[in-house]
Amino acid sequence: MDRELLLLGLLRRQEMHGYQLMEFIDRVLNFCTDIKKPTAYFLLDKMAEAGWIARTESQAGHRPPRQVYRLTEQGEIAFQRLLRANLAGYTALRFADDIGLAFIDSLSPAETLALLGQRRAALAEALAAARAVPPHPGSIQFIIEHQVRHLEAELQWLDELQTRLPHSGKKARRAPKDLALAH
Amino acid sequence: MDRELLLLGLLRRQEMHGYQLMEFIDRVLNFCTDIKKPTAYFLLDKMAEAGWIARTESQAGHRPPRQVYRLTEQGEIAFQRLLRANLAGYTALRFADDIGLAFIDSLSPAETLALLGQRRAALAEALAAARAVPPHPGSIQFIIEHQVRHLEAELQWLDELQTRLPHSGKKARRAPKDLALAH
DNA sequence: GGGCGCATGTAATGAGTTACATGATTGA
DNA sequence: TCAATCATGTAACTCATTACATGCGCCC
Repeated sequence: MDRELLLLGLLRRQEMHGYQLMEFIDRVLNFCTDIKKPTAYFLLDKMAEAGWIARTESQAGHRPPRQVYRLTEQGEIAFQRLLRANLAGYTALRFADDIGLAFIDSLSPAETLALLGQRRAALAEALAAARAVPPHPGSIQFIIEHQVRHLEAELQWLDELQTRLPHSGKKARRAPKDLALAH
Repeated sequence: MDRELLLLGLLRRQEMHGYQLMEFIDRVLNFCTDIKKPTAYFLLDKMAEAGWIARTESQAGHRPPRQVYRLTEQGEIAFQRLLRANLAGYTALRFADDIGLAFIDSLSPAETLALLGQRRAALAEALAAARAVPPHPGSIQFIIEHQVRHLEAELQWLDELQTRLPHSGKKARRAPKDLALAH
C-alpha cells in the first residue's frame, strides 16, 4: 500500500502524468522507494479504475499524448486512510545481508576481513551518496536524514564488528560447534 | 540467493530434514529471515535437483517419513560462492514506512503526534522482543546484536523526529508549498 | 474423541520485475 | 544520422505467499 500512498500523496499536491511522477520519484525519492515504471503505470491504472484518481488526456506540442491524473474526493479519503495506517504502524526490517554473518567462521579470518572490507566500501559509498543529496524543503528532508542516520549506524556497526572478529591466521574449521542446533 | 545460503549453511553443519530446518529458523532466526514452509520445501527440492544437496528418506518411530538432506561437494562449492558474495556485498535498505513522512503536514499536528506515538509503541515492542532473545553462541549472536542496535537507532531517531514536529494547534493545510515539484 | 504436533507437499494467487514494442522529437 | 528523450504500455517471468490437502500419533 505504500506505493499507492506515495502516488496519491504526490498527485494530491499537484496533478501530474505518469512519466512526470516517475521522474520526480527517481530524482528525489530513489533511496526511499524503488518503484519501476510498469508498476507505476499499472497502479495508476488500477487507482483510476477504483475512482481514486481521474484521468485526462493532454498534449504538449508535438510530444506524445499524456495521461494527466488528479486526486478525486474518494482518493483523498483513501489517501488519509493509507497515511494514518502508515504513520501508526512499524514494520520491522529484515537484514537479508546478515545471513552470511551466521557462517563467517566457514572462511579464513583473513578472507573474511577482506570480504567485509568490500562490504564496508559499498556501504561507505552509499553513505556518501546519501549525504550528497541536496537538501529538500519540507518533510522530505526527514526521509533523507533518516537514511543518512541509518547508514552511519550501519557503518559504525560494521567497523565494530570487524574489530571483534579473530585477526589471527587460524585455519577455517569445517564444522565448528558454536552454533547450537540441538533442541 | 540469501535463502539458499541460509539453508546450505545450516545443512553444512548438520544434516536435517525440512521440518527440522523450519523449526530452527522460526525459533532462532525469525527476526533475520521470514522464509515460509512452502518456500523452504521448494528450495530444498530445487537444490536437490541441482545436486547441491542429497536427499535420503528416513523414518523415526511411526512418524511420517522424513526427507533428510545433506550437503554435497557441489553444494559446498555453491555455499562458498554464495557466502563470499554475501559478505562482500551491501544492499541498501529502503524504508517503505518513511513514505508517510513526506506527507505528515497533511494531518493536524496533534493527530500526527498521536499516530507516531502508536508507531513508537510498535517499535519499542519490537526492540523489547529483540532484547529478550536469549544469547546464542557463535556468530548468530552478531545478527541479534545488529538487530538490537538498529532498533535502538530507530527509536532514537523517531523520538528526535517527534520533537522536531510542530506542537502547536495549527490547522492542516491542503496543499503546502514546501515540497518542491518544480523542475 | 478432539485438537495439536509431525511431516510433506500442491494449487492458486499476487506483487513486482525485466524485456520488449512503439513512434515521434530533439540534440550532438 | 545516431542516440537520447518523451510517453505509454504489454507480455512473460520470477519469486514468494496463502490456502488447502493428507494422515497418523500423542495427549488431555
